[in-house]
Amino acid sequence: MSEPSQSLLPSFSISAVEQDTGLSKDTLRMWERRYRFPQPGRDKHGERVYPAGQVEKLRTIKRLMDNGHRPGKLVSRSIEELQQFYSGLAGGQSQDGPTASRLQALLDLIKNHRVHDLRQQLSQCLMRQGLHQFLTDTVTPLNMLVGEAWMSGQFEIFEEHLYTETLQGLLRTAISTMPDSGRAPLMMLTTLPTEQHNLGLLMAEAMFVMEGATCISLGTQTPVRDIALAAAAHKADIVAVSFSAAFAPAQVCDGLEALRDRLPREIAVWAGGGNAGLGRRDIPGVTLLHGLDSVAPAVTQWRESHVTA
Amino acid sequence: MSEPSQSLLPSFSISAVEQDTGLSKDTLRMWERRYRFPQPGRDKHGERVYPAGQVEKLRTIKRLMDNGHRPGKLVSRSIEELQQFYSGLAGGQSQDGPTASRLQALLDLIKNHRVHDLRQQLSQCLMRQGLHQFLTDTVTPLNMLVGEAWMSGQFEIFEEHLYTETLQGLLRTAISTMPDSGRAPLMMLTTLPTEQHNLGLLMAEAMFVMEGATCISLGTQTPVRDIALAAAAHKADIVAVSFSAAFAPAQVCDGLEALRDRLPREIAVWAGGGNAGLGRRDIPGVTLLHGLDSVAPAVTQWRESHVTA
DNA sequence: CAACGTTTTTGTCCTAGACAATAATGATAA
DNA sequence: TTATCATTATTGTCTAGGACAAAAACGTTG
Repeated sequence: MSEPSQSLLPSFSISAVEQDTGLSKDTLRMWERRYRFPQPGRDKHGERVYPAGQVEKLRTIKRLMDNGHRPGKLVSRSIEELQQFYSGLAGGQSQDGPTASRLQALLDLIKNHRVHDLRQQLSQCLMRQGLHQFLTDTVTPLNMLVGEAWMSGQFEIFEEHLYTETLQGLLRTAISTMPDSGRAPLMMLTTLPTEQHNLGLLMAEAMFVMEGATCISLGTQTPVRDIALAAAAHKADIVAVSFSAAFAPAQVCDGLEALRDRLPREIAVWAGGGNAGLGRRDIPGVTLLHGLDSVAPAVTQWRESHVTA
Repeated sequence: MSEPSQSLLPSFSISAVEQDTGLSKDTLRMWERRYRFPQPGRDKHGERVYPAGQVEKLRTIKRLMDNGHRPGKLVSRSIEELQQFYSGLAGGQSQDGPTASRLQALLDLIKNHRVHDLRQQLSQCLMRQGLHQFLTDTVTPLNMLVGEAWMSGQFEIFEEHLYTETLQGLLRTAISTMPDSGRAPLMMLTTLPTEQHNLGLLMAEAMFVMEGATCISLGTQTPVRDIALAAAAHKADIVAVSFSAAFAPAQVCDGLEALRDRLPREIAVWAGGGNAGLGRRDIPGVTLLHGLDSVAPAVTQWRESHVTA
């Protein structure tokens, strides 16, 4: 009762903020110097203490940066402005009609924490639409809506977690249901270190398996050296790497180049995902997949240029 | 041909080493100052360039630290000494007889990259032994053996990844096979931020589900605030948190205390996992689970003290 | 409208000092 | 011998401000 400020408005150390927002300590200190935001207090040892409100704003900014914005334009704005900024962005491609209401229904299930129903409804969607359409017409837009809902403060992080977990379970089940075709190409799927989002990878895997490719997933965060070793050990035809929006855009091209360097030329490198840094620089020998719909043509094309002699 | 040193012995920037080893930049610089190891070269801008060999040694040291060793005793030793150091550790509890040879067979499958056979063999083990025995007599010791094999240089990281992925798939399938009992306790499972190991969580979930508990997993890395929100939203009875060896031991107690503070008293907090920092300090209101075998008694005890009125 | 060069923006790295939290050690008492 | 406590050693993280290169944005010219 006597310390409402402590229990209602907890504060964060710089490392807690780093964990929470994904902004490095260096960046946080630099912004403070440059933009005068954030402006943390200090504890008795002179160490930064970030109030909850500023951390929230930082989270929001990070999310917008992940979508391609630059910090200089963001830091000075209020959190309300930022939230509008975002919904303006994603709202542009929202559709109406039955699709929208179906998605809204799913969104409501998440919001009301009806995990069991959510799983069942998603599963039903999957069955009705088939895996391909499910991924393109339900999962992809739903991902955006969930992200948007989070941005505008309607969703908590744990609700996003719950959604991700449910979907992962569903996709894994779906993938393991499809029999291993044993056909070419043999694909190796993973993400680079620091990229911990598995959902995009799973969606890609599902698409590849549906095209009759054989997939081996290394999970997330495999060092480049180990991707190369794994590809060699399994005689993979293609290495596919996924980059979510959260991955540092500047690192994307570096990583892909390093990977390309380490792999023999006969192994193809494919990259995809929602990261803003993907289209930036053209990397010779790396195929960019823009969205799930480009998976099927890519596999077909690969097969055509690799007819078994 | 002309630059063998570059392609055969790649070098790492400090942030690459941070990613690779899990040691922070601050720590790396501090060690250099204090112990004179590592001793990276410098590029033209005066920035640290770590040769591959030193990075390997750092990885090894980190692994030993995760098992409870202190850096001061490790850095001065050669990499060979360190490897022996480790196998001496885990080798102590290796068993002989049929169990050992069964595990060795599985280990060989991993080493030979027979992913498909590995999955099948593990699945067979699961069926033959039942989930409980599978977890305690196969998975747990196999985890240790895999870790040990990695330490002593017999395994590559990607082989560990492959093993983890396979096992995760298997466990998820097993868990989703068991029907939702809907019985109490309602458990919420997750890990704290920075803890990204999902395997321990899945193993725990499997155990809980077998005890007839209802489990909701938030996946890894949920901020304390969101764990509390999620627990409230779902009216959870118990929040269970897993700490792998890789989690910073010093943070374990802090995290658990913060969590305990945020949750109402009627929600229990359980913690488990292979982390060295778990037993250190006693936290009132937090139940420590030492190993998978303590799961069943804990659930039973919880039920006894929460008989439905 | 495209291509090029310039300016601004931005993140990461550097050094070196300070300090608190943890673990290990040794001393004392039961 | 074992338990408790105080002291010392170890160790990681924080701080400050300077430097700089890579990338994006901008403006100019062809």
